[in-house]
Amino acid sequence: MNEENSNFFQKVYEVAKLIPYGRVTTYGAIAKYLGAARSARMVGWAMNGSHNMPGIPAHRVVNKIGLLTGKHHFDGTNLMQQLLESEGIQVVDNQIIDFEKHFWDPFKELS
DNA sequence: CAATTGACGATAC
DNA sequence: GGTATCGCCAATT
Repeated sequence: MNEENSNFFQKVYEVAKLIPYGRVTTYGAIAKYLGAARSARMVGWAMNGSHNMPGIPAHRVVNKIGLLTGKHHFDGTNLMQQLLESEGIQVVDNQIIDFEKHFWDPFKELS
């Protein structure tokens, strides 16, 4: 049962869906988990298509420093921040407080 | 069809 | 230690 789909994007969607409530992860972490550590940009690009994919909590995916770089792609201006705060994550100035504390590592959790 | 951009990250300087 | 540049690969222009 090897679901090694060549669909890099599809895998990104699957991992994104696995992000638990109140947790966040990074593009690089997902990319690395998929075997494309240096293709963090592709994860972000894949997320771009997540708008057509229901159930993709893209607001739980931020860059490595815990900055809400993708908030501009959401419907509103601060929708992403509100969603995160709604899950118990403190966000100030587009940056997640205690980011590493809320960081969800696919290696550690999915391993 | 070639060049540019893009929700990033790491390395070089 | 901060700035600059390259690498990734796909999509848009």
